[in-house]
Amino acid sequence: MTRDAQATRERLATAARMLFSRQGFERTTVRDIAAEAGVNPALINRYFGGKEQLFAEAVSIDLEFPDLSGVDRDRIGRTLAAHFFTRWEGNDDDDLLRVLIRTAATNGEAAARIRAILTDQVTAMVTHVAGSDRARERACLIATQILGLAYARNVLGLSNEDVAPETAVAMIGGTIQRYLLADLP
Amino acid sequence: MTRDAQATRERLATAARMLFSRQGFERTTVRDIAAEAGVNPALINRYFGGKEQLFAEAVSIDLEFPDLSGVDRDRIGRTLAAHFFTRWEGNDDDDLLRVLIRTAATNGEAAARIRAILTDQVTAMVTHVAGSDRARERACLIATQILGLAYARNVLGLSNEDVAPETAVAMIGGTIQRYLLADLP
DNA sequence: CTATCATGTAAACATGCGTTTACTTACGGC
DNA sequence: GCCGTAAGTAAACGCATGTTTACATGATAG
Repeated sequence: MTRDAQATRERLATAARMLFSRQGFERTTVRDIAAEAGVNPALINRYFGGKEQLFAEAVSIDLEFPDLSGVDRDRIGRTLAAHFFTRWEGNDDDDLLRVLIRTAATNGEAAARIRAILTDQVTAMVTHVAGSDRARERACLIATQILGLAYARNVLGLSNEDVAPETAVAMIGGTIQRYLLADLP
Repeated sequence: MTRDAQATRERLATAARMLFSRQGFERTTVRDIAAEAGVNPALINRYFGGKEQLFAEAVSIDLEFPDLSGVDRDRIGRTLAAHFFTRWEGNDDDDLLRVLIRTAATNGEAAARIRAILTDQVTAMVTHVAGSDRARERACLIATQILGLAYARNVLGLSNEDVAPETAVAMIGGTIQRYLLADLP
C-alpha cells in the first residue's frame, strides 16, 4: 500500500465526478465513492470535510467554447451546435455539465452553478459575437436549446437513432444562429 | 375525524404530486407526504403499496396540446410556444411535467415516462400537422427545445426578468415552427 | 535503527428512511 | 344498540446513510 495524500484526494474527486455524473448527488453515497476510489469512506471527511464539500470541489466547470474568430459569421450557430454535440458524444463518465444537469434537478446549489455559467460564459460569448445589446436575453434563449439537447441526450437517453447527428447539428445550429444574431421582437 | 378511504387516497396523491414536483422523488419522504395530507404514513402502503407505486400512480401526464385545427399553418409554432409558456407561468405546485423533469434526472422510470410522452403525444401532434415523414425526428427536435425551456424555468429558475415572455414566445415559436415544417437535411 | 507523524482503516454512532405489525376507532348493516 | 369490518394510528423494525472515533501502519527525518 503506497501512501500519497494528494493522489488519494484526486482519486476521490475523480470517482466523485463519475458517480455524481451517473446518478446525481442524492443517489451517490460516500461509500460508493470511496469504493470506486479504492479507499476508506472516512477519508472523504478527512480530505474534503464531507459529502457536500466534496461535491462543491469536484464539480466546477468550463464550457470550453471553441475559438470562433475564424468562423464564418453565418456558420457560428452550426459550429457551436457541433461542438456541444460531439462533446457529449463520448461516454466519458465525468463530464461536469452532465453532473450539474442531473444534480440541479434536486439541488439548489447545482442550479445556481448552472445559472452562473450562463451569466458568465454564455453571455460573454454572445457579447463577443453579437455585441452587448440584449446579450443576456440571447444567452438565455441559447441556453434553453443547449440545455434541452443535453437533457434529452443525457437524462432521457435519446440517441443518434432518434435524431441523426447531421440533422440535429444542422437544425439546432440554425436555432442557435437565430438566437445569436436574428432581430429580437 | 371523518373517515373516507377514497378521499384519503386522493389527499395522498395530491400531496405526493406537490412534493414530488417541488423536490423530486429522492428528496421527498413518505413521512413528508403523509404529513402534508394530514394522515398516517402507513396509509401510503395500505393504499398504494409503497412509495414507488404512489409515484407511478400520482404522476401520469397529458400534455394537452391545444386545438390546432383553426390555426394558421405558419403560426402553429408560436401557438405551441405560447401554450407551454403560459402553462408553466403559474406557480401551480402540482404540474406533472415539472415533476417528471425533476425526477427523471435521477430516476430511470420517470425518464422512460417522458420518452413515452414524446413517442406518443408529440409525435402524434407532428404527424397530424406535418405528416408522418420523419415525424419522430421532428418530434425529438421539438422536445429538446420544449424540455430546455421547461428546465430553464422550473429547475434553474429563469424568469421573465431574464427573457421577456413576448421575446421567448416569438423566438421559441419560430424554432418549433422550423422543427415542425422546415426541410430537414 | 527508531521515533514520529501523516496516512489509512475498522468499527461504531446517530439519524432518517421505507415498511410492517399490532392495535384502536369510527362507520354501516342488522 | 350491537358488532363486524373498514379506516386510521402508534410504535417498532431493519436497513442504509453521513460522520466520528479510536486505532494501526508505513514513510521519513535525525
